[in-house]
Amino acid sequence: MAGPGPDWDVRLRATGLRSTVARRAVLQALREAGHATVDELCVAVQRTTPDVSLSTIYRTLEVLDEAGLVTHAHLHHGSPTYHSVDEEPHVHLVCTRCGSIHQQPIEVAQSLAQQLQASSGFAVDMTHLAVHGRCAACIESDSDEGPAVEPGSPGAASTLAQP
Amino acid sequence: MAGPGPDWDVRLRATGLRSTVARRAVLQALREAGHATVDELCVAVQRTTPDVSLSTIYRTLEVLDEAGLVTHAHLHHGSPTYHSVDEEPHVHLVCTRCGSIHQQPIEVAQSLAQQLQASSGFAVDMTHLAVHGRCAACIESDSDEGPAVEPGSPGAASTLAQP
DNA sequence: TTTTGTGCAAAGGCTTTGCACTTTC
DNA sequence: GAAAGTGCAAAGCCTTTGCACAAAA
Repeated sequence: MAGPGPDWDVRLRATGLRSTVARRAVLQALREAGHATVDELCVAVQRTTPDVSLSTIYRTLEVLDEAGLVTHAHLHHGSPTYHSVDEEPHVHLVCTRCGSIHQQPIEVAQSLAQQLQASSGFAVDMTHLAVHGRCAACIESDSDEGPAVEPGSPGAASTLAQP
Repeated sequence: MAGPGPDWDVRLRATGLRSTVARRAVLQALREAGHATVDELCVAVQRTTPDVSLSTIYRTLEVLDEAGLVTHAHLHHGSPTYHSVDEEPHVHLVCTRCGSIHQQPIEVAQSLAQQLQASSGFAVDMTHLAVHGRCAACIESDSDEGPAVEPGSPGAASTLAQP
């Protein structure tokens, strides 16, 4: 799924954008990385194309995002994480304890999307979906070190409190 | 559900924190606002208690969050949005077009949580869940102005592309 | 009286912006 | 050759931090 260099030229121009060195480099780097934050992407891009500045990467990502050639999700506090649209669309599980990120096929959120569509006419952007919580490993190590939070706190059923 | 001044004193001390003017003001303001970003909260707090500084609000929210007296979710790009824990736990629908926020009972995400729990042992923090997408109103106005995105794009079922 | 919390102001980090130059078409 | 894109450096914005002082227990 991650071949060498797809037809970025074509895809860029198809959206009315010019095909430039920087844009192709960003698209390619993101394709290889799968997903990356701005600074990760900057490192990756500059490995092959050192003379692409950080500000260009910011501007490029913004443009490519609008054009639909990349997507982003908010996995961490500040900065968004970008994705190649060539990737299989997926949902992100973000562990609020260890920070690890797991991917899940969007099917897991299909029923959520359908319910929201039906009840409020809201169209979920699945690729943007970040589900925060605690991963299996952290749950296990929690119970070892003595539960920081009561598993079944009164009231909120599946609601999980912060550590 | 939003009475005047609950027993913040008690609840603060119950978690080992000191009951201070600033903390009570933040808790009260957040209770009245339902949810608010840091700067919104700063305005609200300073309306009743002008001599609480912004940095104190940052520090206070951090502490209260750890203590489980407030929660936060990432609804917008940069800053988190905080919530009173007295609120009915809910999921947030964030429209990526108009920025509006709608609330839904956490039940809508129950099946998602169960699936993730079963398939990966991942415990979803529901109150932290922000679902991005497009609200009914924006979808309608889109189709008026000519659909920016095909409602049923090939391949990815409920995946929504950016405008 | 000891410990914890706060105000102020400065420092920090990430992102955006202005402008002259370069590249694309 | 005109329009779009880029590099560099400066400006901006939000958040965090250090330290002396104030409030809570």
